[in-house]
Amino acid sequence: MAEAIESIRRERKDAQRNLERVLSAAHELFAERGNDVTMEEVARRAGVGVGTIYRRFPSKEHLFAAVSHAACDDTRHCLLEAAQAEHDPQQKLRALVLVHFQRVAGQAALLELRSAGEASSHGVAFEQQQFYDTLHGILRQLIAEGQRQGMLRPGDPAALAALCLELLSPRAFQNLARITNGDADTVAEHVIAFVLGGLGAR
Amino acid sequence: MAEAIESIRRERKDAQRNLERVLSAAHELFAERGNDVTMEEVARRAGVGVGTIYRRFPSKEHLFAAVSHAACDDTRHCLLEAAQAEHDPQQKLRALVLVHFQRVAGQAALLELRSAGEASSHGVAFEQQQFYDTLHGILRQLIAEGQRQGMLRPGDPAALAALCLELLSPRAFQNLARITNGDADTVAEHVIAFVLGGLGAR
Amino acid sequence: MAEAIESIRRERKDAQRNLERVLSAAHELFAERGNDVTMEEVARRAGVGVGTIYRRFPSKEHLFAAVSHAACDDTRHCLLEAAQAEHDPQQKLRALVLVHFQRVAGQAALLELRSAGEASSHGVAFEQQQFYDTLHGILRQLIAEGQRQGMLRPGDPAALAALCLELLSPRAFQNLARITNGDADTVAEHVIAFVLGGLGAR
Amino acid sequence: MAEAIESIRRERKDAQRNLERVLSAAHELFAERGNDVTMEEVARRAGVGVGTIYRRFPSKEHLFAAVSHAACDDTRHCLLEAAQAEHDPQQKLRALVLVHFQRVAGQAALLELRSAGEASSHGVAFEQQQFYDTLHGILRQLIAEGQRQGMLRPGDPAALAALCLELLSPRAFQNLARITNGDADTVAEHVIAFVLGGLGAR
DNA sequence: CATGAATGAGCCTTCATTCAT
DNA sequence: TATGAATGAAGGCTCATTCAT
Repeated sequence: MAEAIESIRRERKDAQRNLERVLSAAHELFAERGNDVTMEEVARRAGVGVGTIYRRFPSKEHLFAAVSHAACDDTRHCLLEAAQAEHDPQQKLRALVLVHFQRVAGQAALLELRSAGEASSHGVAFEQQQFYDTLHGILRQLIAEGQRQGMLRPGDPAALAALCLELLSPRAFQNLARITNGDADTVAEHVIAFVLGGLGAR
Repeated sequence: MAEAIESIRRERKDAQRNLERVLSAAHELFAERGNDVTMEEVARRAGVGVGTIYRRFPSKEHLFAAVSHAACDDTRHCLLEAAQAEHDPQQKLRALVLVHFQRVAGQAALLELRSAGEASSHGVAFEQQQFYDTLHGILRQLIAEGQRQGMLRPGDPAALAALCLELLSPRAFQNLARITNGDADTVAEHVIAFVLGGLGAR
Repeated sequence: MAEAIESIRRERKDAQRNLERVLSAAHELFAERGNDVTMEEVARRAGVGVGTIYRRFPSKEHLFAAVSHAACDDTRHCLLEAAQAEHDPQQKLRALVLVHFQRVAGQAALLELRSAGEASSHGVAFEQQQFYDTLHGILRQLIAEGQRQGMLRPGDPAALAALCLELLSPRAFQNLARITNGDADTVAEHVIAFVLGGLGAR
Repeated sequence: MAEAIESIRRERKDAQRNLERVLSAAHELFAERGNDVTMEEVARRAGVGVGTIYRRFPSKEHLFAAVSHAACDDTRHCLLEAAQAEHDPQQKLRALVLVHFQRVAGQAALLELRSAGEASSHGVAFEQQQFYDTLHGILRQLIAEGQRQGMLRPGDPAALAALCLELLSPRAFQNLARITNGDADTVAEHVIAFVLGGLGAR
């Protein structure tokens, strides 16, 4: 009896460990090469068989969604935290951008900022839309707040937030990183300066 | 003799028409759904057999490249023209953005602004890189000029141009169009205002 | 009226010339690269359209057969002539081999010695079988004659002829040419010596 | 544990059996109809899906090569063995030819003797070249040895070996078998006699 | 009659997904 | 429950053949 319980526990642990391995392997691969990764590859990197993946995720789509979810969710928390640590809207924005790019640098393909209308197989899109929406919401509020305080020029906060978000996309990051030959922080400073200007700060 | 020439012409006309159909079908489909379009589909939409496409384009890659080329090249000319019609750097910029978005509105997926480092099958990438490079070049010069005239804040013109380009991408356009519920010109105005702010105009 | 006749004549001449061009183009290409030649290529080399080929030959198969026919037939005559010019069986054999290899050198893929049982699409096979049969017949008689004269060892002439024919195949020629680094005549001498030995000459 | 091993073994056994089926299906089909066999066909004959073949062999080419390899390699060993069992060069040659034809009788299309210069997709060519080279090497040595012992007439051993090899080709075998209506041994005797004559034995 | 553009069946290959062990 | 072998539907591309001009 104790044996049975023991064995169940071990199985659960194994299963848990496998799930983690799969997610982490998928994370690495998807982050690097986006969707053109085969399930075999993920399985191999995770050290499991493809079947094991399919036991947990009904389809590749779902796996990608899960990985994306983890990445977005995690990042979301960091961003909120970073923003909350500041009081001044401008400082919040700075903090946001800095943290965002630090994270984007390592997982570009996963932190895609996909807004509602973009075509995509659903599972992934949903995740990334939520991420977009979260960031958009935060920025909108910051901007509105800044406008109330007279620190930013007037204008539709939603539109302004959307403009800012374009500059926070992984692609923008990568292009700037290449062109300025700089790291995440350098890029962030360029973007912050530009965004503050665009928002008519002060 | 006249007949012979006539018959050649007629053949050519038909062939020409088919070529156009293929290009236009490919244009529509690639514009809508990017690369995940079957050659069969393109053929079907064009009302021809796949062989007909392969007669003109050695591979799917080449077809995409050709379609992309047409779109980019055409747009490039319009932009240069529009910019040359103005003297003031700011006015040039305005003109550029306005024309750009008018065109992007109809062929988003083809006017992709792909910068040098982005992964892609080669044929297409090349076209779109050239497009990126052209725009980047123009903007860099405009910015440098504006800085010399003291109309823009200082800062690496290449980086600033890259920042602007992000806001000129089809995706940025689409997002803004959706959020502001506006047409190309409305979007353009939003972007122009933001960009001028970002560049520290005046 | 005279005009009509004139024009018919011209057409016939043109047609005749086209036929020749097609055959000669096909000859060159098939001789070099065997069956993996496209009809387009043949047409291009002949300076006509593919349709023109299909007017004369119902299929690629038939074209190949015709070309093969011409080559085999022509060679057949040369060989018979060469053999008839000699009286001594051994001299006949020498002459045969020499002439054969001179011709094989230039049109290996067409002078294939295909004996009755070998699989192949029919048109071609038939031609090449006839060629095989002709040579086999000649050799058999020569060998029988030589045996009657006591110049050759006894043994089934048909089998001996078949053995000789293996050494007259284009492939044998090519292999020997490569290995001995020699021309058609050098190869012929090697083969003649070996064959005479194999037949127990003298 | 024992169960796990057992299950692995069972899987392996099945896979093993499928592999064998594939190889044997491929063997049969390639042997019959050379390269113009569809992968579908091979799969169908093997009772598997095409994917199963591609799991083991990266391409049709590789499959053919593998089949060819098996046949050639196996035969190579037999020939070397057979030759080593004899001391006298002539006897070695006899043994060689006898064994060779016994094997060729059953897998003609696979024991192709393809020498270095012949055009072919690479994978296969390589196998068959090695086979050719092995036989050529053995024969050259035998011939040189025979010449040293004064049992064979002088002459370039490489060229003489090449001549012999032509008579050992599957095609030669098939032609002779048909014409003499004989089995492998009968054919072998004909060839041996001829070859010894050609080499000026004694 | 000639032309060569058009056709489309058929081939090789990939990979998400299923399933026997 | 884990494994990874097996499946087979597509997809890109070629080329013999047809047919409108």
